[in-house]
Amino acid sequence: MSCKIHAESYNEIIERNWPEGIKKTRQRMDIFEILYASDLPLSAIEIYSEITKKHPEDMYAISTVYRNLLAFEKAGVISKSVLSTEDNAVYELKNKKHRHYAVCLKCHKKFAINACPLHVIEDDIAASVPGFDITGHNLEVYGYCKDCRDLQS
Amino acid sequence: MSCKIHAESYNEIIERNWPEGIKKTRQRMDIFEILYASDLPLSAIEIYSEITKKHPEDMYAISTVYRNLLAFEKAGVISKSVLSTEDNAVYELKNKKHRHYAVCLKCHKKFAINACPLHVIEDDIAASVPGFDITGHNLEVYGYCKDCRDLQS
DNA sequence: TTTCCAAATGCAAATGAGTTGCATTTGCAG
DNA sequence: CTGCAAATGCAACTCATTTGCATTTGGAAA
Repeated sequence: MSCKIHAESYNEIIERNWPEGIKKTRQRMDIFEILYASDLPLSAIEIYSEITKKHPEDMYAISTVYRNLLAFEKAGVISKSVLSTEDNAVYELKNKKHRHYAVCLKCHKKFAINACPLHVIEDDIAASVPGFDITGHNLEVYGYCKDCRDLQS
Repeated sequence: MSCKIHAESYNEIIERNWPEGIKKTRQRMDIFEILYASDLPLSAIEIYSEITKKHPEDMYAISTVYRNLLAFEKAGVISKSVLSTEDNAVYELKNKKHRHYAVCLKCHKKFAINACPLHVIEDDIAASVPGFDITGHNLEVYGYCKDCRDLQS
């Protein structure tokens, strides 16, 4: 019935990707699954509403989501970023391919882009900020997507 | 007494740089002056406390600062960005040289860097997000500055 | 200069993301 | 199976930012 290629369950995915030293709880596994399944970075509140949608019967606290996102971040498996078009932080698994996004100022849709300017940055920082140890970066490109641009007067 | 080169007053600076279509009020001129004089992007609250320090006798509302920062942003003369290490937005004049910063995750100090990866981004967006009209970008590099790195165990 | 009104301001209350203290529950090592 | 440190739910809190409304003010028009 089921295709073997897609037969890997969430349990198996979690088993193979779970970060060291993080206790497995139902809540954490749910957050991990949702981030794993998402193409785009999600906010704590988006994650929370996904969870409550999936498990309407169970109790969940939004504070648990925040605490666990912080725990995952400290464990080094997710990254947090804040877009200036939004008033909240978004999170994504580092495990997945590193991406940047172009954000539409009008409809706030995000479009993945392929370029990563890390090498440009690295060289310059080595020269202009001696001794700085780069651990990460965020890039946010903003403007107007095709649809919204066409709608403008 | 005063050196001619530095004799240009804030009034003259404002006169020459004031954005079109923005009514000149004491509050707006104060915000503009402070952003003009600052090397680093400032938060609304930093701007507010600068103003009240400069003019302890006058009344100011923090909401006015927010409203005017928004007005300047809409007028296209300032840019807003949010660093994921901070819980507030920061603002800077666009007029001044466009810069990016390396932010220390420990002491939160900002170091200006010279590189700007705009060309890398532009080419890629043209290819991967057809029709997207880029109007701006933010880049945030994070890690540990020399001092904080040396202090680590 | 004086008049006038839309726009700007001060203020106080509201909003909303994120945090925290505490009593209860639970993963998991022994 | 047991015990306890760690994780959770909950409710109250913090703090940046926004908003409604009455009052003030910049600057265009007279």
